[in-house]
Amino acid sequence: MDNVTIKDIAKALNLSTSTVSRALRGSYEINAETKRLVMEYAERLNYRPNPIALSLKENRSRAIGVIVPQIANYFFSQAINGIEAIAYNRGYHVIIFQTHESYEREVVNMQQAVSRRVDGLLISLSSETSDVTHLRELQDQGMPIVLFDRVSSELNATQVVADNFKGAFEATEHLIWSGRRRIAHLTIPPYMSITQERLAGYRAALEKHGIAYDENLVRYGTFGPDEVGPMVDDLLAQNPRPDAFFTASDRLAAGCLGALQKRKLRIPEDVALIGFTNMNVAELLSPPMSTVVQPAQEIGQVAVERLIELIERKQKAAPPSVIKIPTTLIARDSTRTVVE
Amino acid sequence: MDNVTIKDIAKALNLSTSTVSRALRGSYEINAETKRLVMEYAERLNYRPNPIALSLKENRSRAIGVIVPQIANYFFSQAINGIEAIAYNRGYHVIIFQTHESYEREVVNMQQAVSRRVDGLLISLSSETSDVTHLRELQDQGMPIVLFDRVSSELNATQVVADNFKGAFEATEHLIWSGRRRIAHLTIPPYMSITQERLAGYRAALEKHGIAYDENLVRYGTFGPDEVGPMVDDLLAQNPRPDAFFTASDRLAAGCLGALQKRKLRIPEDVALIGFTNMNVAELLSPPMSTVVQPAQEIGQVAVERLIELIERKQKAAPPSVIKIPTTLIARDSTRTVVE
DNA sequence: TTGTATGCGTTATCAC
DNA sequence: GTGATAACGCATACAA
Repeated sequence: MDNVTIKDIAKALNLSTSTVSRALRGSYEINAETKRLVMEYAERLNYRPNPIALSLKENRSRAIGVIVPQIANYFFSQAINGIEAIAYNRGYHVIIFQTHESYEREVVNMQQAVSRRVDGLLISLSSETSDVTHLRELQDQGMPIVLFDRVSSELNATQVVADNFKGAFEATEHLIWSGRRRIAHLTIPPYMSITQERLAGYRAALEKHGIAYDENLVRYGTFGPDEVGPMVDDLLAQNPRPDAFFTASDRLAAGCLGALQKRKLRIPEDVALIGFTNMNVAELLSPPMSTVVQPAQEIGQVAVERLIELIERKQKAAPPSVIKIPTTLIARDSTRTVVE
Repeated sequence: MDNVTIKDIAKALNLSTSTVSRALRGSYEINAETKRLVMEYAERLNYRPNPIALSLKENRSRAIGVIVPQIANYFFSQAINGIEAIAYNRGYHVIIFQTHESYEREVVNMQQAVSRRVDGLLISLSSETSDVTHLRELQDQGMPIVLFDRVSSELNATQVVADNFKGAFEATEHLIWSGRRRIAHLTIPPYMSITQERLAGYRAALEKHGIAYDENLVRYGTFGPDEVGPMVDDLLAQNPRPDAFFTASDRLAAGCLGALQKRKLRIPEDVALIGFTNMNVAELLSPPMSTVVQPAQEIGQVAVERLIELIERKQKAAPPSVIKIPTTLIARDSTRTVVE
């Protein structure tokens, strides 16, 4: 890799590096002929400014750190997709870190990102994280931070999330409209922000339609393997049996679907099923499961846009706004009559 | 972000920057007491060497470029997962580029990566790419390149792939052993390396068991939407009807599964189904579909290991080896008796 | 054992 | 208009 530098061009054209630099940047105070000469030669040699030298000079890396629980996950890979698209257009590159749902690794990743001199940080908290002191301290030192999806109100930062409340409300109401009354809710760990919002939406829909909230119908998963089957069994053992399931994640939806099929329950005739998933998973899981689709890509896009804004404005104290991106309900089960 | 530099430490301790630098690097020719002093102070101030300055000095970025068709895809997100884990341990960070299956974007991404001064490149070709001149030229200029999954024998580079031939052979033989004779093969565009290898494995298994190859049973997809249903219909219209489907990708497997279910065909009683997928998708898609699981993560790991080896050895001319990672067959349909 | 000077590639400042 | 110089943070050849 023999990289052309300004110095090479200067030598070849018998100019000084400053002249070449100015010519390349299109400075006004340069002779048109010289400028042309430099430009042409640079073009011919396929000159590209060295971003590392630039970073050193400008004291910024043009890199954005993205910390997520894991990449190999539809939601996050789509979010990263959105982040990547915007970031590249704005001249930033993206460095990805995975916490694997570990608080410790989240802290280490954060330090790594700082060591790498990222210009800003985009974070989706690990499920283990309840204390966000590490982030607050970093923020206090002037690092622009935007949270997305897995957020925390403990932090005075911009937060970009799906409209979990509304999505859960609509999902639950969809089930109610199709005649369901005993709606089970399979969800993720209770202390997470998104869990609470979805649970609130679920309860609000029940309440609106005069259905009593029954905590026995709610189960919390732990991201562990083989946990969904027993949860479903447990719920089905109740009398009366649940007539619908509302699941809060891809894995819970798939697990629940599998468990119900294994028990020879017809969907949606015996039990209705609706899941909080995202577009790709919705494609894979066949009807007749309905889905509330998360705007993963858009969440990523909006989050990175906000972050870049912060970085470039050097606003240290951002107004701690919460941006909610709407979800989309895709109904695939209209077996029973809709009861308004 | 007020970053501590060597200069700060030197000033505070009344030393020269070189002494501090040497002390931090643990040079032998330094007074033990001075060393201790510097170390302690650096620790206290949480000093971290600026990787950008280091990169400029050493003329290397410690960054690896990864070019993939898309991130939001189980195979690639898992591969990236594997890449990321190894790369970070070795002190490299990973910059991801997406081609979205476009040859043009692949070329642009490659140039971007070069502009970013990556130390090496990991590439999985876009489905549009047949000409690899752009990569050959880059390689000739000394850039270490390793191909993975979507490779090309036109390039004199290390290639890391799943053992597509063997996987396809085993999948087909699995179907034959369960009594199937008319095995349809739904696959991806014909000019891709992985397509050809899988097709060859399919044909070899048929041949071994004395079943004539029938090109009417093979269909090529294009990554487009809604294309699988018609393909399946077309195949089912044949007389005699196929009694098994072997699909070459996640999307084809899911599409095929959906299409068969829609047509009320029982799986595996009426039609058997086996897919070339990966672990995550296998989890989502319920039985009774069998799968040949791709070692996505391992492919990524091996590929990045080879690349780092190339980078650090500065071997320009690598022996163009092809590394095949074995697939795993997960049988979920043993309805019919196994016929050895 | 420690300090001085230089260079990596670039741009800003000041001179001419 | 153009050139010389310094600076970004670090490591190292050379001096002392």
